[in-house]
Amino acid sequence: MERHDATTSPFPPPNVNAAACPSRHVLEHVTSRWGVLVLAALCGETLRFSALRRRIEGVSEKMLAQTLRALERDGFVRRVVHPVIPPHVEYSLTPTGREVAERVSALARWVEGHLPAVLEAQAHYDARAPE
Amino acid sequence: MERHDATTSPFPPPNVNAAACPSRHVLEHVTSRWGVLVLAALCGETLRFSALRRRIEGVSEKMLAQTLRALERDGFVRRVVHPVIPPHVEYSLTPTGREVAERVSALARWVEGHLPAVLEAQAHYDARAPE
DNA sequence: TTTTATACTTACTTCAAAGTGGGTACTTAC
DNA sequence: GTAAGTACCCACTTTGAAGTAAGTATAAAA
Repeated sequence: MERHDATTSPFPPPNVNAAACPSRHVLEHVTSRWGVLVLAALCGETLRFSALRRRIEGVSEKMLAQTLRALERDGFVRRVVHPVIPPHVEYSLTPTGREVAERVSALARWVEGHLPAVLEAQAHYDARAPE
Repeated sequence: MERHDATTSPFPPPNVNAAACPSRHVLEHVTSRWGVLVLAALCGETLRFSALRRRIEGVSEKMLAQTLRALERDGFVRRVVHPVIPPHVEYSLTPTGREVAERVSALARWVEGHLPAVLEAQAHYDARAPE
């Protein structure tokens, strides 16, 4: 009745609070500066590289490519290349990717929806703790 | 019947895809390397500074203090100082903080729970795209 | 014919995030 | 009397994340 059977799994259960646990790295990919925005953008929509670039204001080509590669490696993003000229590459979410993306974009939408309250809290904090 | 009334609100609605939108910064606090772990740790539990430090393996005192200050400023974390010696400071979530933290820790738990699948995807990716 | 668009990669640079080590002020335990 | 725990702050250094600019090959549009 163990929650984690040491006979079948000799490793400790994944724990993001453990510095060496690979789950922490995966979480970092997902919550990275551009990773969050890429996942949220692909949530429910297939997009091409340049469409993603236009949608996410401020990403450089380098960072977008790098972010997409990490998410593809983690199995969250599917990359489909149409061998035509000019190049045509489509990015979409895998089933697991959709699960993460839904949570990530729920977070993003929550933040957008509650911005006024946060801004007010910031102003209040700054008012009583100057400089 | 506008979704966003230009008469009463002269500003565009918050959008994390806009580089200059403050919501992007707030999202970055929340999804920052240590911000995620602090919010997840405080989800459902009040903790002291040093308890947090012990729980989140690898945080330096500097980064923990800095992360907590940012989250407090955003109105997500409540800081209660008991003026005794040695110092006793408790950190907990505000009502809004709890809402964010629930989403953040849901994400963290999802990643922990699906680590094996991600690791497998990584191995598969690395196998067909060497070096 | 020059420009634009596509989807990148590579090399180089910059800058902010993060780590390191010190100090503080006081108390309790050893 | 020495060490450890508490909750930090400050200055300095390091590292890695990110920005910049260029190159690639091709075709269609202007």
